[in-house]
Amino acid sequence: MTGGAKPGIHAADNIQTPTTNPWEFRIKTPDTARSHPDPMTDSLTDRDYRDTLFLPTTDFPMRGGLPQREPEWIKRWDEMKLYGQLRADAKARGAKQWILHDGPPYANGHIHLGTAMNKIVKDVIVRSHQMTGHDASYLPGWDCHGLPIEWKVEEEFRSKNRGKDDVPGDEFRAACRAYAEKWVEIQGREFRALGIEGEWDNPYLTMKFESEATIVAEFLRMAMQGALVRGAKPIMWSPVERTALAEAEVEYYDRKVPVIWVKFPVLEHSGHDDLDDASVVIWTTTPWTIPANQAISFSGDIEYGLYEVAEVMSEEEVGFPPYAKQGEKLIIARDLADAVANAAKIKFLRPLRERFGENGRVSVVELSSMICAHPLANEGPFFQHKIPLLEGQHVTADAGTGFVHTAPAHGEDDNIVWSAFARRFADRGVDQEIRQIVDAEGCYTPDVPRFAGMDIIRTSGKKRGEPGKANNEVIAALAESGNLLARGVTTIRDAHSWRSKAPVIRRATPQWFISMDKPGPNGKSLRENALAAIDATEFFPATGRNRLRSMVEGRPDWLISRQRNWGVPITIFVDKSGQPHTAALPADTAKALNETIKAAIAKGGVEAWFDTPKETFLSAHGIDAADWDKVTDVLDVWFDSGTTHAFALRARGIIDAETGQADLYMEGSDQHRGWFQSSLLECCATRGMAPYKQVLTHGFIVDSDGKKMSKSIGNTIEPEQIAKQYGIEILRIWTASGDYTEDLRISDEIIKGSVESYRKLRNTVRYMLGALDGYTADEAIAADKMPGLERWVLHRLSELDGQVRAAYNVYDFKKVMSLLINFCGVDLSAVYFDIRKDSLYCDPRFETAKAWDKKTEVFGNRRRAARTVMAAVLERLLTWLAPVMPFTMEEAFLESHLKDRAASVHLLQFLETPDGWHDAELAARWEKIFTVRRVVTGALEVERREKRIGASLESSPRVLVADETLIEAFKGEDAGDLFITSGAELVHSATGEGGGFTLDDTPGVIVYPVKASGVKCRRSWKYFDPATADPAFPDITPRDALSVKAWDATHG
RNA sequence: GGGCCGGUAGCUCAGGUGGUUAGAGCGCACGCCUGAUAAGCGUGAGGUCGGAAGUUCAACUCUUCCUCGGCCCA
Repeated sequence: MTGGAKPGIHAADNIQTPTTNPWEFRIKTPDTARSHPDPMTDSLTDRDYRDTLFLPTTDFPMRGGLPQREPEWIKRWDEMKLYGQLRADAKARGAKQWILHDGPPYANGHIHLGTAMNKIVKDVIVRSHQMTGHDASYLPGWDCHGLPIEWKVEEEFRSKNRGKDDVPGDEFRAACRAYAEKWVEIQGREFRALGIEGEWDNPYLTMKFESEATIVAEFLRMAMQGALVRGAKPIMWSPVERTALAEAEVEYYDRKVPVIWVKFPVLEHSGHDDLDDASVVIWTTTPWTIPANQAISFSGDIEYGLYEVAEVMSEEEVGFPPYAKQGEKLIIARDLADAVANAAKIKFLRPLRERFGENGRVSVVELSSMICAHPLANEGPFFQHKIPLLEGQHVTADAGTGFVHTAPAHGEDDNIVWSAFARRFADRGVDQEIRQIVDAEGCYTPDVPRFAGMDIIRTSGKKRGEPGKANNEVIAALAESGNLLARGVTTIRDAHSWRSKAPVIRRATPQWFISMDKPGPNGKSLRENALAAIDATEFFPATGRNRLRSMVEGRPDWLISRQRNWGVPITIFVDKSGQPHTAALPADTAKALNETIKAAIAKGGVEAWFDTPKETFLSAHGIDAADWDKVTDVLDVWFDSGTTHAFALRARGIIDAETGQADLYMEGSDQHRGWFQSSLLECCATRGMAPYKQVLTHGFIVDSDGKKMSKSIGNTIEPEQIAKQYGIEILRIWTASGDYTEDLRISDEIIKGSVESYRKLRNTVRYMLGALDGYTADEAIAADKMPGLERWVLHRLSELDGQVRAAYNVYDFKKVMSLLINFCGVDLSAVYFDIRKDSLYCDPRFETAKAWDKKTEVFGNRRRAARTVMAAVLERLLTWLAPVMPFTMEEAFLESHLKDRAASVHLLQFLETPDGWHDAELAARWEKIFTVRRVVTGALEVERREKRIGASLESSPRVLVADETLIEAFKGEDAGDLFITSGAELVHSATGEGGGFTLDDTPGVIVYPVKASGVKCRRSWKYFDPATADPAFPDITPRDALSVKAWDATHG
C-alpha cells in the first residue's frame, strides 16, 4: 500500500505528544534524542530515520503572548537605554540628521485611540528613518498652557469654596503648572506603553521657563518688526464670567429671544422722489444692539420694493394698537413683504411702484446712495449719526426683511462689512469709528443716553444668565420714537458659555493682532510670505497644500490676545496713545527693555511678568513708568504651539536657530487650521520661511460604518482595551495596514484581520528561525553557486528592498505591509518553504560536511544554499518589519543567529542589496516555471478530489508543453522538486495525447497526473524505484542514503 | 450653508494619461497533509466599482447632480 503502515514508534510518539507545546518535543540535540528500535519488530529496514532528519527547531513560540510580554520588552529597552544607544549608534555612523518634530498634545486627560494612532505613526516613521541610515531623533512634547487647564483648576478651587477672584494669580498659576505636570507624567507613561521610542526623559513642555522665555522672545521679535497691531474686533464675550470665549468654549442651545422690526427713516438718497419719506425696515433678535447700530446691510442679489401701508388691522382685531401706521412707506425685500406685513398686522401693503429702480427693483446704486437716520435719533445727539447702506455678502432673504441691522461692535459679519466700506463714507459725514457701548459686565457705558448702566444679561443672583433690562428698554424707546414696526418672540440657536451655561454676547474689545497684510521686513506681507512657504513645502497627501493655502489666503489677522491667566503674557507696555513699547520707544531702548523682560521670564517663568511691577522693568531703562501700562493679556495658546520649533528644536541646537527646518511635521488633518498654520505664520513672520520641509496629515478614527467615535453613540474603543486583549503590536499593525491619511476604520472584525496578519508574519519568522537552527556564517554559500530557486528568492529580496525603502520614504506603511505579507504568504510560505522543505529536512546537514563525498556535497550544498537564503530573508524581514512590529521583531532577533550583531534589532539598519541579486532574466524564467507549476497543481487537485491521491508526492506527472521556452525554463532544475511530486516528465509537444488537464488561461500546457510508481522512501516519503537504492539502505532513496551515511559517519 | 477629502469583493488595500472576462492578501466554503500542527498546502465561491444622468465607439477611471461619511468653517 502506498500509504504504508506507520511504524509503531510514530504512533507511540503521537500518544505521548502533549498538545500544549509541541515544540518541546522537537529534537534540540539529535545525538541524545535517538529513538530506540521499534519494539514491535527488529527488522533492519525498520530503522527510524527521524533522528537523521532535520526539523525546524526554535524556542520562539507560535503565539506571542503580546499583552503579557510587551511591558517586559519596554522595560528591557528602558533598562538598556535603547534611545541613548540609538543616538550614539547614529553618531558613530556619521548619520545624517532627520527630524520629525512632534506636535504637542494637550496635557489634559488620558490618551485615546486617536492620540495613540498619532504617536504610533510617528514612531514607525522615526524608526524606519533611523533604519534607513538617518539619525532620526524624536523629542516628544506637550502643550501646557491654556483654558481647559484653567477651567479644571478653577473647578478644583471652587470645590474648596474659593471663587476665581479669591485666588491670587500666582497661586492659581502654580496650581495650573502642577495640573499640567501631572498629566504630562501620565500621558508620557501611556505613550511609552505603546512602544514609542523617544527622549521621554527630557521632553519639551511649553511651560518650562526656557520655553516661556523663548515664546516671549519670539513674540517680541515679531512686535519689533511691526507685525503687532491693536484693534477692536467683536468676539464672543461672557458677561457672567467677564471674559472672552473661543469657539471651543461655547455650546449652542435654543433660546427664546425677542424679535423686532425697526424702521430707519431715509435721510438722503439720489433716487426717485418717492423715497423721500420712506423707511428701510430691518429685523433683529438682539434689540440691545440697536444703540450700537452704524449701518444697514443689503444684498445685490435680492429684489427690494417700495410699499405703502394701505390698511392696518384695528386695535380690536389685534388686541393692542398695531405699531404700523397707515400711509407709511417701507422698503422691504419683495419676497419678504408678505411676512413683514403679517408681523406688523398690516392688512394691505400696496406696492408703490411696479417698476422700481433698474429691472423692477431698487438698484444697488440707488440703495448704496441712501443714508438713513438712526431710529433713536429723537433720544439726542448721541444717536444722530448717519446710517449708510452697505452691500454685504452675508445678507440673505431667508428671514427678516432683506436688510440687516449692522452694529460693527457686536457681530462678525457686521464688522467685516463695516470695515470694508466705512472708509468710503468719510466724505459723506459718516462717523468711521466703531462704537463700543457695552462694558465687560455686559452693561451700557455711561455715555449712552437713556440706557447707561442697563444690563443685557443678569450676571449674578438666582436669575444669572437671564435677560437683563437692555432689550426691553430699547424696545420701549423704539416704540416711543415711532420707529418700531412690529415685535414678537422667536427661538434661535445661540452660543452659551460652556461653563456657566449663560448666553454670550458679541462684543468688540481692544485686542492684539498679528497683521496678515502689513508689509514685513522683506517688503512682503505675512500672508505673501506664508503662501510662498506653502509652495516650498511638500505635502502628504498632496491635497494638504490646497487646504492650507486656501485657509491662509482667506484668514483674517491673527488675534493673539486672550484675557486669561494661564498662559504666556503679552509682554508689552503701552503708552497713553495705545502704542506698544516695541513701536513707541527708540529701537535701542526697546531692545534693551526686551532683554530685561526675556531674562526675567527665563529666570522666573511667566509669573515674573505678572508679579513684577512695571517700574522694575521700565525704570532700569530710564523710562517713566507713569507713562506706560503693563499689558496683562496672555497669548493665544496657538502662539505657544507656533513657536515649538524655536524652543524645542532651535534652542536645543537640533536645527539651526535661523535657517533650520524640521524635515517633517505630522498631525491630524484638523491641524491645517491649527498647528501647521500657527507654526507657519510664526516662523514666516520671524524667519520668512516654514519651519518644516514636509507636512504629513492623518485622518481620524471612525467605526466600522465610517462614523466618528463618540461617547454618546457608545462606539468608542480605548487603546488600553486593545493592549490588554490583543497587544499594542496588533494596534500598530492595524495602523500600518490602513490608509491613515484618510479616516481609519476600526472594529472587532478589522482588528481580527490585523491579528491574522500578525500570525502570518510571526509564523513565517518562526519557521525561518527553526530552519536556521545552528546556522553560522561558515555555512553560507555564494549566490552564484546557488540553485535557481534560491537566486529567484534573492531577486525578490532585491525588488522588495527598493519597494520597501520607497514606501517607507513616503510614509506609505500599508504598501510595506501588503508587500511583506504577500511575500511571506505567497513567495515564502506557499512556494519557497514548501518546495525546500524536502531539502531542508532530508538533504545532508552541514554539520556532517566532513563526511561528504562529491555526490553528497551536491545535496549538502543545496541545503546550505537554502539556509543561506533563509538567513538573508530573515535578516531583512526582521529589520523591514521592526518599525511596525518592534516587540515581535526584537523577540525574533534575540532568538536568531543574528543576536550577537547588536544589543537590539532596533540598532540594525536595513541591509543593502548585494550586486548581482537583481536578475530580471532569471525572474522571467521563474515566471515561466510557476506558470507550468500552476497547471500541475490544478491537475493534482482533481486527483485529490477523486481520491486517487492525497499528498502530491503520490504523483509523478507527465507534462506536455507546446511552448519550448517553457521547457527551457526548467533547464538545470528538478521539476519534481518544484512541483513537490515524486518526479515529473516534461515533454515538448504541440499536440496533446487526449484527456489531460489544462487551465483556460494557460493554453499549451497539458498535465497527465501519472501516479508515482515504486516504493515510498521511509525517510523523505518520495516514491522511487527500489532498484536504484543503495543496497545498505533499500528502503530510502539514494539521496537519503547519502544523507544518512554522512550522518552516521559523524554521529557514531 | 460653505471649503477640502473620501465611498472598488465580508475585511484591509491595488487599479499611470478612459480601452480585452476589475486584481491582491486576509476571511469564508470545500478538500489535502499530519515531519511548520491552535501550523502548512490546494481549489472555489464572493464586487459591475455609493446612486442617477451625461460626454464618448468605449468609463471604476471625465462632467454634473444626488447620497452617505470625515475634517475645518459659518
